[in-house]
Amino acid sequence: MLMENDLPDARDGSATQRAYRVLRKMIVTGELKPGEKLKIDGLRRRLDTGASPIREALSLLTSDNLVERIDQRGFRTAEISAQNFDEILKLRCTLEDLALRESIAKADDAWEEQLVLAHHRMARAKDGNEATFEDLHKLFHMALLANASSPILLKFCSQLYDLNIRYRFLAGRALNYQRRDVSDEHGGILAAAVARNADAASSRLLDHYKMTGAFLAGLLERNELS
Amino acid sequence: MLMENDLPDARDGSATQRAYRVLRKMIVTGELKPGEKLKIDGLRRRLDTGASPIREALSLLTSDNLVERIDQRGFRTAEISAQNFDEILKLRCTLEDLALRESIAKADDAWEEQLVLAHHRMARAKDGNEATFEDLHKLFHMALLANASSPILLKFCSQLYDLNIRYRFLAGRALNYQRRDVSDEHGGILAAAVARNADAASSRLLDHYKMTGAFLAGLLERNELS
DNA sequence: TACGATCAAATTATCGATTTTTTTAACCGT
DNA sequence: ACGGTTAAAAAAATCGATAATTTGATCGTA
Repeated sequence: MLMENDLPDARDGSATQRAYRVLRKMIVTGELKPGEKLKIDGLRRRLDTGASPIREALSLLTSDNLVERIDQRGFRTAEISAQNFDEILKLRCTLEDLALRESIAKADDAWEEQLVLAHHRMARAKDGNEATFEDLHKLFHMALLANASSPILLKFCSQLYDLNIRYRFLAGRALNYQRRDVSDEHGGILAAAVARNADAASSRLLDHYKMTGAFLAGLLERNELS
Repeated sequence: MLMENDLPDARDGSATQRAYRVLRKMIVTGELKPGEKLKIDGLRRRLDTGASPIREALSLLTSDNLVERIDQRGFRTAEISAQNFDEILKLRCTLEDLALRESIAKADDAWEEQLVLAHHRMARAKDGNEATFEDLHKLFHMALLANASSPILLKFCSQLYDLNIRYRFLAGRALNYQRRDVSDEHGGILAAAVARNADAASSRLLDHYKMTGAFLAGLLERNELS
C-alpha cells in the first residue's frame, strides 16, 4: 500500500487551489519579493490560468497574512520588518508551547507513530531537494502539535510557521541549516516528545526557534537581508 | 464636526467589501445557520450583486474561520460544537491576556483616551439598536488591546471575538446581557486598565469571558441552542 | 520651477456566459 | 426491492469581455 504523504501534486484540485499553492510557495520562498505589487494579469499568464482563480487564491493568501489587499488597488505581498519578525517569533513561542503541551498531554500511540514517521522522512530528505526538505520539516513540526485537539490553534501555528519560514528563505544562504547541528535539535525534541516530557520538549522546541530567531533578527536589524 | 466612529456605511467600498461585511454579519448573527450550504447563486440575488464578489467575500470569510470551503463543492458556514466553543474561549483567554498586558505595559494618554471614548459610546448605546451595541462592544474590547503593537495578535483576537459572539447570538434571548450586570463588569475592566493595573484588568476581563462562557457551554451541552 | 488640473493608459473589479464537476434521480437488470 | 449504472439537473468554477478606478504623464498657469 502506497503511503499518503500529504504533499499534493501540482495538478490536483481546482485551478484556484493550484494557484494558491504555487503563489504561496513563490511568496514564502521569496520568488515574489516583500511588498511587491501582484498584478493579476502578470500572474495570470505566468501561471497560465484565468484571472478569477488568481484573484481567489490571493484572497485566501490574504487571510494567511502573506498578502495584503488594498481595496480597489489590488494585492501586494506582505512587507517584512524587524518588528514583524519579532512578533511572529514571540507568538510562535507562546502558541506552540501551548499546543505542544496539549499534544503531549493527550499523547497516544498513533500520534507517536506519526511523529516518528514524520521525523524519519525529514531526516532522510536532508540531502535531497531543498524545497521538499522544507515541506517535510514543516510536517514534522506540525506533527509535534497535531495531537492538540484544537484546530484553530493549529491553524494559527501553521500560519505563523509559514510567515517565519519566509524570513528564513529571504535570509537565504546566510543562514544555512547545516551549519548548526539542527538534526541534533530535532532529535532532542523528538526524544522528549516521545518520552512525553512536556517541559523538556517545549524548552527544546522554543530554544530551537529562538536560536534561529536571534540570528535572523540580527540580520534584519543590520539590513543584511537577501 | 461629525465624529468618525469606525462603523462603515453599507455603500462604502467595493462590491466585494460590501458583500464581505453583509455576509459576515449574517453569519455572526445567525441569519445564516451553522453548517448551512452557501449557494453562490442564492446569495448573489439576495445581495443583488455578481457571483465574483460573493465568491471573493466567502474566500475572505474562510480565513476568518466563519466559512468552510470545500474544493469544488462550494462553501458552507462553519459548524458549531461544544468543543469548538470551548476552544475559542480558551484561546481567547490566553491571547487577550497576552494582548491586554502588552497594551497596558505600553499605556499612554492617547490610548487611554480612545479607550474611555469607546467605553462611553458603548455605554450610551445600551438602550438603542442592538446590532449597533454589539459593534460598539467589540470596539471597546479591541480598544483595550489596541495598544499592544502586535498586529497579528490583534487580528487573532478580533477573529476569536467574532467566533465567540456568534455563539452568543445563536443563544439569543436565553442569554440576555442585561440580566447579569455587564455594565459593572465593563466599568471594572475600564477602571483597572486606566489605573494601569494589568493583573486586575486581566483577571476581570477573563472572568467576564468565563462567566458568559460557562453559561453558554451549559446551553450547548444540553443542546438548547436557538 | 513648482503646482494642479486634465486626459490617456494601465489595472482592478465586476459581470454574463460557458465549461466542468458534483449531485440528484431515473433506470435497468438481477 | 435492491445495488449499481447512467443521464439529466444543479451548482461550482472558470473564462472573456466590459465597466470603474487608479496611476502617470502632459500641459498650462502662476
